[in-house]
Amino acid sequence: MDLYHQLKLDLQRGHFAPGTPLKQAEIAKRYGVSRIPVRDALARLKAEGWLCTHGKRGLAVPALAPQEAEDLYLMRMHLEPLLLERAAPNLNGEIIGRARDILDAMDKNPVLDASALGQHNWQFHTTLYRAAERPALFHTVEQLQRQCERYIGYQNRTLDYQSTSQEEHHRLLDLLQQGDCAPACALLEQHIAAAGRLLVQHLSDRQG
Amino acid sequence: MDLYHQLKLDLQRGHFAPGTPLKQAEIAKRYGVSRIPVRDALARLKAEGWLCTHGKRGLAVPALAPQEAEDLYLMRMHLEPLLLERAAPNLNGEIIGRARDILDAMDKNPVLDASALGQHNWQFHTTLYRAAERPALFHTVEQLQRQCERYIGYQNRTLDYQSTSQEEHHRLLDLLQQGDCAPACALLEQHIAAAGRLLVQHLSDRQG
DNA sequence: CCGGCTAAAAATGTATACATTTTCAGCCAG
DNA sequence: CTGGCTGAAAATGTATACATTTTTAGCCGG
Repeated sequence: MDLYHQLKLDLQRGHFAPGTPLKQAEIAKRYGVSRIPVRDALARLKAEGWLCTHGKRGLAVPALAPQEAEDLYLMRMHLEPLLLERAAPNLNGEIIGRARDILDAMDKNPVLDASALGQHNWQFHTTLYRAAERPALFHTVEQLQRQCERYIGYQNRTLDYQSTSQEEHHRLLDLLQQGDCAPACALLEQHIAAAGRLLVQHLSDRQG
Repeated sequence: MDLYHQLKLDLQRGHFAPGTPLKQAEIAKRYGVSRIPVRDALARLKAEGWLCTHGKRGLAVPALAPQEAEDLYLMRMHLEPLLLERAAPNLNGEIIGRARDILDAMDKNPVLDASALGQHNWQFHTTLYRAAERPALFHTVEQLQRQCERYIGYQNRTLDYQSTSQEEHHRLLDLLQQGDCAPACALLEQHIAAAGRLLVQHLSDRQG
């Protein structure tokens, strides 16, 4: 695993205090590499929203802003249905099958940790989205998801939300299999909206 | 002006043939710097869609894909009204005034080249959007705009479209000044849709 | 005691040098 | 002649060394 992923993991775990500037030399020493790869990794993480420039004081971890999470989900809510709408005509049995396999894996493994669950969840969505063959749309949506990861973090979603979410996944797949594109897109929009509401609520609870 | 901007200019002007891999050493020599800043600039340009990885053959200029432009405008069409909707309540006289100044500058200088016109145009929009104080939304919208720049390039928009566009800008500002948020957002959506249609048509004409 | 200036220290940006990976021309076996 | 191997060449990744910028601690004048 390369430096970028290691740093991202440490950021997810809150290893760096928000607001305090990150020093290249310090990180380089900690991971036993020179500053060049550190610069590369930091630049990428900045582009993905994990870091921000604090004036000219270098890069720092931005504090969690519930409103940012709200906006990220707002955007996903509007964009992902567009992607699904374009994917729907291309969804053949094989793709639907792969998506269903992912759902089954989630259903059957009750002990998946939050991180693995999140990965599977996103893989389910991308399996469908990829079929749209719309690189630009896909890329933007993926980037929004990456930014959301910062907020999802390692928090444990409530179990009952997880089961609600899974139900929606299955319903979505059923609708798509039947070719009911519009209802599927509407469901997806609600699905994302619900996830966003829950996340923002969690964040507010934790902060308030 | 730093390397990033120089490279972007050269990319806009089609200085590098699409598909052929860009070599760090070559660029470094051409601009008289070492490879390190070249790497930084290339990484950033890649993140913004100006370059893409061609397998393991390094970075290359992606060919223009009219569908990508279509998708970019589709997304902007859905996102920018959200931003304007949130900006509307915060639009005071000063901001409206600044926006109107930009429009006036565009109206009064008939000899602005396409590049300057595009810059002013975008500045007008961001003047309004910034008032929303929604960094995440703003950032994504800005990024989409940056990706669009690749397609707008240096093409001369027809003069009659330019005047139509300006009319819409003025109408938009009037609506906002009167506090008619919803009609303003609807107009913005149409404004972007029209720009997108025209651009895609131009691209198709050039290619077909 | 406070605010601004100065110089040292620290951090980042850049160049050069080296290591590793990838590409490709040329050759050999089939 | 074709297809795959091999080694040289080239390109990228990384480390070290140097340059430039930024920060900050300390001092001086008010």
